[in-house]
Amino acid sequence: MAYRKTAATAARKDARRKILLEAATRMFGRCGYHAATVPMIVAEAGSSVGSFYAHFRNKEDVFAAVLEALGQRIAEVLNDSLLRIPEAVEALFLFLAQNPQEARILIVESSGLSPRLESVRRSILGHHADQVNHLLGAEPNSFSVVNPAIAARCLVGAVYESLYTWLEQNPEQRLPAVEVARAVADYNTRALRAH
Amino acid sequence: MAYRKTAATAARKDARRKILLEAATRMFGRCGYHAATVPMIVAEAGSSVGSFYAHFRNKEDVFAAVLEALGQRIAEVLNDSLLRIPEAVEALFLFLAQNPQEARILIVESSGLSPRLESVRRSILGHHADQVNHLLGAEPNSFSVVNPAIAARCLVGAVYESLYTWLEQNPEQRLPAVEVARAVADYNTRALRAH
Amino acid sequence: MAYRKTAATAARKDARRKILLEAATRMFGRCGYHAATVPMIVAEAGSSVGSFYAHFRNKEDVFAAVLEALGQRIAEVLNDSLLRIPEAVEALFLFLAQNPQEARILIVESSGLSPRLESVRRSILGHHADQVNHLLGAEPNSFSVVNPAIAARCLVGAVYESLYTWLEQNPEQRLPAVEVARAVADYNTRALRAH
Amino acid sequence: MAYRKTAATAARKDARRKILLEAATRMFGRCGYHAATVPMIVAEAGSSVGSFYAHFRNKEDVFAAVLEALGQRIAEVLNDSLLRIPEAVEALFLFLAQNPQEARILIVESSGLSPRLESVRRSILGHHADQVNHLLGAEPNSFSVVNPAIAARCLVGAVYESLYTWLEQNPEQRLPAVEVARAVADYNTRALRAH
DNA sequence: AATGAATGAGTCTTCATTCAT
DNA sequence: CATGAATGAAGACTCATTCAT
Repeated sequence: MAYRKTAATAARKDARRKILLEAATRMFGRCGYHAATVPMIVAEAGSSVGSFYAHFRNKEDVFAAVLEALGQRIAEVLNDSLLRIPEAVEALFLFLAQNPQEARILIVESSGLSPRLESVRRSILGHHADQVNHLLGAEPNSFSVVNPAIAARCLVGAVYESLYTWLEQNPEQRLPAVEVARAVADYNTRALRAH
Repeated sequence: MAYRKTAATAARKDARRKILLEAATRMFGRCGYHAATVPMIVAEAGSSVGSFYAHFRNKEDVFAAVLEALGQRIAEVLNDSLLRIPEAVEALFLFLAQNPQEARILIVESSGLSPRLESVRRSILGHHADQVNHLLGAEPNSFSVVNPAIAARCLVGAVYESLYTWLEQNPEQRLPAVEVARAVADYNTRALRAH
Repeated sequence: MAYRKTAATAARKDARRKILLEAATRMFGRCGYHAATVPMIVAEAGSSVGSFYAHFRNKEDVFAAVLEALGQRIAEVLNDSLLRIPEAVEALFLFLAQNPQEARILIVESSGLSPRLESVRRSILGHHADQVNHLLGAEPNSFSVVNPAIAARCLVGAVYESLYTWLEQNPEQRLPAVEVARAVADYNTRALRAH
Repeated sequence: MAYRKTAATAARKDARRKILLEAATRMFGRCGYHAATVPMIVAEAGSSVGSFYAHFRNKEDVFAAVLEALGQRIAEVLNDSLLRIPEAVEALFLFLAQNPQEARILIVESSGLSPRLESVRRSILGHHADQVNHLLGAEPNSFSVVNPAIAARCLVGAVYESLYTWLEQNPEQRLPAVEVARAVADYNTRALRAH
């Protein structure tokens, strides 16, 4: 019984943590890192400040957790693209286009913060670049670039900047996400393709 | 006589404004928008809080001024590149590589701030994209892209992200700036070139 | 159990608010609205700035609360005077004479502030004038005035100005409060009495 | 010639001082003591901060000067009323009604400031009370009051409070000034008249 | 004597974090 | 474990006053 109770408690604790994390994701995406206050986040989560600090060391800590969870999901998206560059680029663009708050966190809000958060962001983007790099190596006959590491960064940068621009445009006037995704994939594929 | 006096004081006022602006650029580049405090900036400028607020409405206001001055300089860099894409990309990369604080402000610190600052940033980046767009149109035989606006954004994003990555690397171990600049220019030129 | 806890904390919160309100009353009465700073008030209350702003939106807000509480007490004093003008005047004078800090807030400090505070002050004085007006109507045979609203204002003004003068005099040389109160009541009763 | 020049300079200096004083009166009447800043006053006067401080020791100093000038004018108004109480009350009310900014300064803005300004205000009101006192003594057969000093204060307070209330009312809906002035004069005359 | 740029002390206010219940 | 009241460090901004020209 003691075991069960502990297990149940632990499960409930995890559930609470997840609720807080999701609320934090929403608030950071909506208001940005600085404007999203801890009271706001716990209000959104229907929880309390005390609870918040039982689950996270501090505000920086939740943001790092939010960022890491997001990095995970993007890594999966890239992994699911079957080792093909154009598909990977399109998939990345579309995933972020469908999760604009998360996109905003990754592209906009995770810059210019503390060194620790910078480094979390850096490692996420670096991981993506590595994955791209890996994709490049998988089809040596199709792709040829002088410096794959730089090319991978260019690709990531191109996707993020064009996505950010797209997100800022009026939803009713902008091109459909799929169309932009294809154009971006096209741009980068041409840059990478063996002539 | 009264005229002379007025002109002299006005000149001193302008000089002070410039000093403050440069100090602000340094501090924003070094610490970021939020961490750079007004007292820090005026200490760096060897000036006083009161003086600061005589020249700028508030902190947001200096940041906008810093951003605009930077946008101006980059526009000139792009204009000086004689209407050729590879040169423009290289020049942009090198300019930012030589002015890392300014680069940091533009790429990292100018995101996720107030709507007003977002809009200043947006207009600067938009202007650059327009210039790139213009370059594309200047050599219709050499370049062909489906959507020039998207391509321009991809280019800008590629430059910024690769530059930012380069800036973060250890200055003693990273590749020379010119080499990276050329690789980035190459990446984007291939993406844009008519097949 | 959860209920009890909540009730207890709520009670403590209310107690704190009361302490802050009383400290604010003392400081405003002693130093005036502008000279009484928030740090001063919380020091007097043995509390903290953060707590202050958890209970009141801002400095203006406490002042309004102080004013309203005072208006309440004066309304009770007037109500308790059994519908007789001379008694009401005397009671008002004596109440303020015994609460000089409150009197100073109402008569001196509540003027010339923000529109919001002006309006709180206005409504308090207006309410008193209404009560006086009501008293006048209660004994139509004893009192006759051309314009009761103006008469009520004259009465209130007469009480406040004579009280303020009295408060400013050296406590050891001035006449006893009861004596002045009677003279003031007499003045106004004669002004109001049917010829 | 040297004399003439000096005289002319002195005259110009006095003129400048007068302009500043009038500008200060307007600004204090419009915005109140705290909200009226020195830069505002000199802008209204078409002068400069430096000039301001050549004519007045500090902000408190101008306010005292404004108050004293106003006290002078009111003393004249009271003196011109030919030693008759009802006329004096009416004249006082009407003078202030026609000079609402000055009235606001005297009644509202001059309270709750520094000890020095309090004392200027006190001496002005005290002087008025003395004049009223004097009027009372001039017609011993018509007036009888237990304590003339208190009566004088009641009178002044009654005039000021009713005037202030009148000033706050909508100019298009309130009673004509002369009517209210007469009612106030009536109130106080009845309070003072020998039965 | 006039000007207005420069100064910096002094306020309000926010919000991450702690801890008693 | 959860709660939310309490804390106070830290920052933006104002404005009376000075002084070089």
